[in-house]
Amino acid sequence: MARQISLSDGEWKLMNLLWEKSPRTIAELVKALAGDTGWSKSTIFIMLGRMAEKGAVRVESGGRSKLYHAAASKSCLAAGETRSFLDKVYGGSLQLMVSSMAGQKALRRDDIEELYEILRRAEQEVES
Amino acid sequence: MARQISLSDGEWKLMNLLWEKSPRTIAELVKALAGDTGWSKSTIFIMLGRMAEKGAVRVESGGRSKLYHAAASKSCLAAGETRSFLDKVYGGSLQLMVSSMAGQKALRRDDIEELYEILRRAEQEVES
DNA sequence: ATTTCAAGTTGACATCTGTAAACCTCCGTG
DNA sequence: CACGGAGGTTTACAGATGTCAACTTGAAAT
Repeated sequence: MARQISLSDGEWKLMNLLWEKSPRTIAELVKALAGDTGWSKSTIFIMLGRMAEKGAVRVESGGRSKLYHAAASKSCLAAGETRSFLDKVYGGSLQLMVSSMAGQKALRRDDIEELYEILRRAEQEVES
Repeated sequence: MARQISLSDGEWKLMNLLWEKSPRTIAELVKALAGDTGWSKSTIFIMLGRMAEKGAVRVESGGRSKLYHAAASKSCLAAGETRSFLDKVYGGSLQLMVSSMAGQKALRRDDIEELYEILRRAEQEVES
């Protein structure tokens, strides 16, 4: 059943836009990416087609222009991507990731505060 | 200059082995991956060649068998990979990543404790 | 009805990755 | 010396991804 959907880097860009707002037309996506990737409509069309095959997007062929909807949940795809990233780079350990970032000074004081807060809340929920 | 080296998933597997212990011969790597990917020596040979081009490994052509050394630092590659992963999936925010994982119940009580500890220490160092 | 333009689609490529079969080349051993 | 095996290398390919130019089509505008 629901085979694990996995997206390429470029596909994540498109999906992020669709999660932000669905449905969208290709023209809208072209415009949204103009300053970033600058992909042409054909490029985006092809990518969306592949994503539809994977089940990540749904196409609505209503009126003049087709509408593309995000069909997979972000949390689900993010979870999978996160797992494989952690496995690949940090032996599966979030702890190692965070401590590496800390050692690298990639964390500001307020980032740390926010993380505390997040953990504090998480802790309460876990203990139900 | 030092153009950002980026590794594929498979290349990370090899690099992780080399970081664990360098140098190694192809035969050793074949054995080490036997139970995982099961890659043949040709596969590994080709991959190492590509990695050498990227500057991730260094080859020592001494005696009978070549020796492969990790030539790039793990922390450096991990940092790059981490940045692009966070950008791609969590809009660049570690906070969002952690809170998503928490919401997903991907964090155990003791994971949270460990993270606290890591953050506590990081905080002290940052404020120097 | 004619032009025109946006939207859609096709056909093609180049590159990167994973993957191996097969071939070559020493070196030690009988 | 002939052979077998370990190690090294070449050649090839398939699938995924990024990337269009160019062609088709339908509807709006004149």
